[in-house]
Amino acid sequence: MKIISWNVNSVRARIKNIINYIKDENPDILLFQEIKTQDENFPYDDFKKFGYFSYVFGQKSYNGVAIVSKVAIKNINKNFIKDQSNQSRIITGEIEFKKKKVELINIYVPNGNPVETEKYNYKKDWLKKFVLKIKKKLSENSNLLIAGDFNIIPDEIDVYDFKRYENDALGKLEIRKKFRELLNLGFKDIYRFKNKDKIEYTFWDYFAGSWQKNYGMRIDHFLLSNNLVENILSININKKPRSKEKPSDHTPIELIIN
DNA sequence: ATGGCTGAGCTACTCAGA
Repeated sequence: MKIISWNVNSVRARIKNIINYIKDENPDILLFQEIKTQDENFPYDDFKKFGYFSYVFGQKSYNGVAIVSKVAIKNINKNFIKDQSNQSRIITGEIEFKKKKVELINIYVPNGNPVETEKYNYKKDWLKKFVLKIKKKLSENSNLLIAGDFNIIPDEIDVYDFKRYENDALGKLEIRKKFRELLNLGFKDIYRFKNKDKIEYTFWDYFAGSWQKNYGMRIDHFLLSNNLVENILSININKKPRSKEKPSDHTPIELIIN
């Protein structure tokens, strides 16, 4: 089963790119972030034509997450944590996989810049609530898959120039510690677990020729609870969509489990 | 390099992204 995570930076502006990607890669489940649309304007029919059903937690203009799937998803939840700003940033659902009940947790973590503003506090509070909730969930179900745009650079090798980001909301130690806290609950950062020293990125800024210069960062992640690690077949950052016309600034990360 | 692009909402320009 192929599950992919992609911050599409507007699902409507990106629909042609997304459909072309589906034709090339034929994923079973797509976890989208930053769909930037309300539920009623989501392009359900475009996905239906290819056999996907869409579960949408949208928001006007900003944020928004969705699960688009060929396989049945049960118990969709849009209230995984209480978001004090009422922003649409988490959607969860359950699949049956190899007789395991696996909970998919699709997240779009707040950016948090600039630091020392309410935006940064919001990110810290959000992550604090999220880690607490994940700890509780893990005690109920040992099969958790967390994927999405974490807006966290886990380590120095995960960005083209760490010095530029060590005081940024994506690279500050207290933020990176929240990522480590998650791992310490019993998760693997699957990309890093499979690629100990490899340098690859999932995001490149639109400006200053960042893509051409490979000035990127690895901020989109798949975390699997330890109970699911035996099911990993492969993990891949697919850079092709970032090279196309009118791309998202993020590129998909692809997990295959069996 | 605290914004050099990009998108939404709207129709001039702000807000947000990372």
